[in-house]
Amino acid sequence: MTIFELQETLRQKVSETASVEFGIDLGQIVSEVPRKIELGDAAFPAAFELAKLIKQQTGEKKNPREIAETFKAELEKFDFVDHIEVAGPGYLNVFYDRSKFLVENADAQPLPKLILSESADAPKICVEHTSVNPNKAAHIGHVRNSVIGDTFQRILRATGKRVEVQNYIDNTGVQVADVVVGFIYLENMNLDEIKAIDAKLRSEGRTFDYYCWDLYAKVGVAYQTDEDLKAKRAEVLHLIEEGDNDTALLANYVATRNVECITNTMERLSIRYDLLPRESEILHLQFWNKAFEQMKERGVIHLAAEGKNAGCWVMAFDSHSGTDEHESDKILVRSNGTVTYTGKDIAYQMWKLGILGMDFFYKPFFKYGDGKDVWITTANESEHVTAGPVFGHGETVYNVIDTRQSYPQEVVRKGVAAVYPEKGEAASVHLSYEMVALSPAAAEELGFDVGEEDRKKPFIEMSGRKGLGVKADDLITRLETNALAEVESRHGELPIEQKRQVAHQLAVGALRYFLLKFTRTTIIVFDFKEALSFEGETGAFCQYSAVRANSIFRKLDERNESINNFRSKLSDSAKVSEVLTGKSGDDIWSLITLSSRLEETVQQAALQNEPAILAKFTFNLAKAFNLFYHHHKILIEENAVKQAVLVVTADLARNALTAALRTMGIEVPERM
RNA sequence: GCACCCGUAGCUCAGCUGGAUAGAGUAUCUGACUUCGAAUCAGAGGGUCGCAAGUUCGAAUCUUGCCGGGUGUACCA
Repeated sequence: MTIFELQETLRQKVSETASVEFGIDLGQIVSEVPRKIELGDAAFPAAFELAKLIKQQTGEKKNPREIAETFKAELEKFDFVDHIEVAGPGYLNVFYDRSKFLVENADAQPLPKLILSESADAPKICVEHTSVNPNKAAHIGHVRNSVIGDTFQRILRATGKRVEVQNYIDNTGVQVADVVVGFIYLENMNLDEIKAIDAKLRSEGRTFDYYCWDLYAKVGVAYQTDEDLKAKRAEVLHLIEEGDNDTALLANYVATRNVECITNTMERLSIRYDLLPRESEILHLQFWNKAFEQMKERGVIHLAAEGKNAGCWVMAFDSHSGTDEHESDKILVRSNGTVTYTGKDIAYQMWKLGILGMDFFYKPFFKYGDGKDVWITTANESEHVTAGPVFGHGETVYNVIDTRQSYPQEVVRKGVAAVYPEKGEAASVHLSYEMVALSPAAAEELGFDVGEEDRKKPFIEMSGRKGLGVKADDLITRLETNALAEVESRHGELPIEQKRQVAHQLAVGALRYFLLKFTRTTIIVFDFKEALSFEGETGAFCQYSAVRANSIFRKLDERNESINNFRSKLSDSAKVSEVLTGKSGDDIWSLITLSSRLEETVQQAALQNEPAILAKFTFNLAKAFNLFYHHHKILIEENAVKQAVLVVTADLARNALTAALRTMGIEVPERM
């Protein structure tokens, strides 16, 4: 049995004992993992609760410690329980039979179990993340989105869910229009000239998205003084939305190239997608009309006859947030007949859930190195690849979007649920997270003029419009450079290819862990020193533990000593018990139990939509391994049984560690 | 105005549906490489858990009020 199953068995017994011996239904049984190993492996505060209920029901005052004794007698009947201590005012501290547990779990392999658990017939979950406006390079805030989304997607897969990853491309929005305005009116370029610039950048090893980053900022500055230019924005936007004209073609080139650049950036971090749905198709295939029909049929939308919304199609919307509750109608179609962003978003969300009643056409966009296709939407039926996968139709849809979009996301969730109550609000989940901001010092470090007012603030919001932000590729490259220097100093003899590979893995580990260790509600105030660190609570720390564990097994391998051979030495349970006793035994035992908690940790992270839970667990596991590593010298251990216990424990730990890291998208290097 | 988020060690943060002496990392100071790798480990100091009430055997955690900081709240996109 896994440690989670043991706990469940005990919970049931506690519940049963409460009703049989005391005639009381305790409901949900609370159990905890004590912080200190002296307090056992599982603890139940049930006696307190029971004493309270007995007093309420009969007036009789019972001592919790006495009640606990009754539980103790019942729970000790399980053979996996070594003994139970009634502690403090009435805690029930359960100690498992250590040798029995180790022998039974000696070959536990969380790695294949977690990675291959996705089943083909499970209901599909759609996870949308990244969704960077394709008009500039991605910055660190976008990376937080992608890392949270990608890790969450991996967590879901590890719990057996079937997942589709979507990266929404807003290729017809104002942000793209702004850059197009820049190209046409500031740079005076046509499509051919843009292509020429793009080719030139490529030949110089520079990227198109960086060029757009600067141009976008330039346009932002120009708008402040040039009203004519600002007027061009609406004009350009209109042309892009309409499609089938030179401006739209130009915009399409710009957006597509940025999508390619951003996808390359994310690929550096092991972040991939199944599908890129584009706004242009939502427009051209007229998703809104279909949603509009359904909303009218189902009576959730009506034409406002009077008041300030007169002439608009509105949806009744109950909200405690937003403007006055009296004005809770949400406008979906403006009085001029055009649809609002919210309207389009509701239609799109309906598509994701498979309830819109129409679909995109799809074609392959490009292939990753290993041959995996990324698909993109198209409005052109003749381009459609019929043999392709079925997209959308999510049982549940997770939208990874920052917390500033909470209100519009709430509107979409409630709107869709109003049209389709059989799906309900629970099918749409806004996986929100706080922004990554810059400390005033970090902004200055980037060469930015920080004004008087901003300097007093605790942090400054990043802004693509102002060109203020830490670009993802810059940061990754810096991490790789720093890591390479470290690898060079330790393993200068390795071939350069391998050193680069390790440096890359360390950079990915550092960045992903850095963004995952904070809970979603925490604003990350970006700090270069902290983000670039390989020491302390970092990805490198976790990777280092696994690397050291692996090197033990490499040495064992060189000696032709197999793990199975060590496992077979665990048959003498008395001797195994002895090894697992006392202070030295505690170290080993706590590593065993912690390693065995990976699966329940992944479950918990999925249940609470919080990848940080997995990150914290991984760090604690790495720390526990380091402690174990320093206290026990495995290769030179003379006691054969003890050596076997140590080897098996180290194996459990490195498997759990590797699986945990993999679930966060972090690889374990060969050497570091 | 209303809604949501945050306030825990000098700094950056964990702390699950209430549970035992509130924990990490970092910084500071002191130790540990002839060892399976020191990107590591051990130790020390560091706390009115924003404030105040309430709920109860028990509150960092739940409720209410206040204080401080942040974000959002358009027929924009």
